[in-house]
Amino acid sequence: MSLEAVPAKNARAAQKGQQTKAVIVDAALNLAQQIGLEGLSIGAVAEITKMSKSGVFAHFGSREELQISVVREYHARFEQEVFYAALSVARGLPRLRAMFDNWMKRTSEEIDSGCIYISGATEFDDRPGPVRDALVESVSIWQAAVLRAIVQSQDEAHLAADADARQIAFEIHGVILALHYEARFLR
Amino acid sequence: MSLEAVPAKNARAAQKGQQTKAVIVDAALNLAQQIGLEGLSIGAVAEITKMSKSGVFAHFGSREELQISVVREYHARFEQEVFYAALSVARGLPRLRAMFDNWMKRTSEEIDSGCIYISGATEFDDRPGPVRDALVESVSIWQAAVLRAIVQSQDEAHLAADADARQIAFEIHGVILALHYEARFLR
DNA sequence: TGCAAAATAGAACGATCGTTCGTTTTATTT
DNA sequence: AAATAAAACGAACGATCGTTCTATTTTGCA
Repeated sequence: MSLEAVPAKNARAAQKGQQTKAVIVDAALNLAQQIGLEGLSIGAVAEITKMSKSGVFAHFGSREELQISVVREYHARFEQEVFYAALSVARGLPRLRAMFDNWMKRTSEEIDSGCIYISGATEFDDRPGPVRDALVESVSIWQAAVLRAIVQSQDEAHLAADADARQIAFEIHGVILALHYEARFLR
Repeated sequence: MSLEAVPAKNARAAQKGQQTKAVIVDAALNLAQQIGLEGLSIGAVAEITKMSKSGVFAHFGSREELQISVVREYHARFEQEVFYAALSVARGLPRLRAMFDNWMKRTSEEIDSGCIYISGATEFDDRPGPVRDALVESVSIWQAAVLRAIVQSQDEAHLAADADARQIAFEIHGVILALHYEARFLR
């Protein structure tokens, strides 16, 4: 006998819900990459997924929560594609190069979809709140990973030990931003 | 006697109109630098200028025309502050440095207001139309000016003649973008 | 197969937006 | 000062948005 009333929602339950939620987030992410997190509307997502507005809404409880889910999903994909994919390469400069290459490759491919770390930064730089917090958190995690790779390259004597690691990270960031600007805006 | 009926609107007319229009554009620019060109609403501008929505609207005929006016005003100020102010410096590397310094100074000061060349790029990269065209035109003019200053520096033998001028311009752009990103978004 | 719960739909709400229209106030010219 | 044109207002419109509420369908388990 159970001491506490176990709710019906056990480990195997709520399968359909999670499933369609993933579909919604995927559609929302694609849309957000095109028109931005701020332009993301529940009605547009509902139309794409062929659901009702309220049906989409019910999965998140608010538009803000949908936006946060989109940021988290983007973070997961970015991390997988750019960071984890580089972990198989030897630590130090080779791995740093792999990370940079993956990053540039992704940025180049994002000509038609856009990076929400970049568009989100200009959309939420003056708009405090949970969405901005989620964006800052994701970006900070990635920047820390880049910095770590640079320091490791110095530890392995692949890069000059007296170089300013932060400055290197800053310049790498600049290259990516300029690439994104040229490719996506100026074409 | 006049052969054609000259309309009352001669060269001296329409003084008050131009005047308040300038006030509106100034307020709209300040607002757009904070919340972006896309977030710019006629109602908000009306509230700031203490006018009615329709009163503001009448000066432009459409929200889009107001946005374009804002882009042009930003262009004029940017050109004055960053470009013209550097023309007094000797051609070649000194002038290029002055342009870069002015640019960085302006970007640093824009922590609380933002650059619409940057925010506008992410807002309109997937939104064709006259606003985007106005943005691209302004940015292109400025980029051409930077490139010209680099080439002049090579002509004066201040920079290596075999260097890729476009690459230098690209990297300068990257530094500004990264600076803006850090200062305005990550703080 | 039946039943409770989860998932989705549908309609309606208040708010905000750009825009239109008719009127009134203010500027400018005669 | 009277007449005319420009400027500004105020109310209303249709559309869209996020959100709420209730009803219906679908799902998963006994």
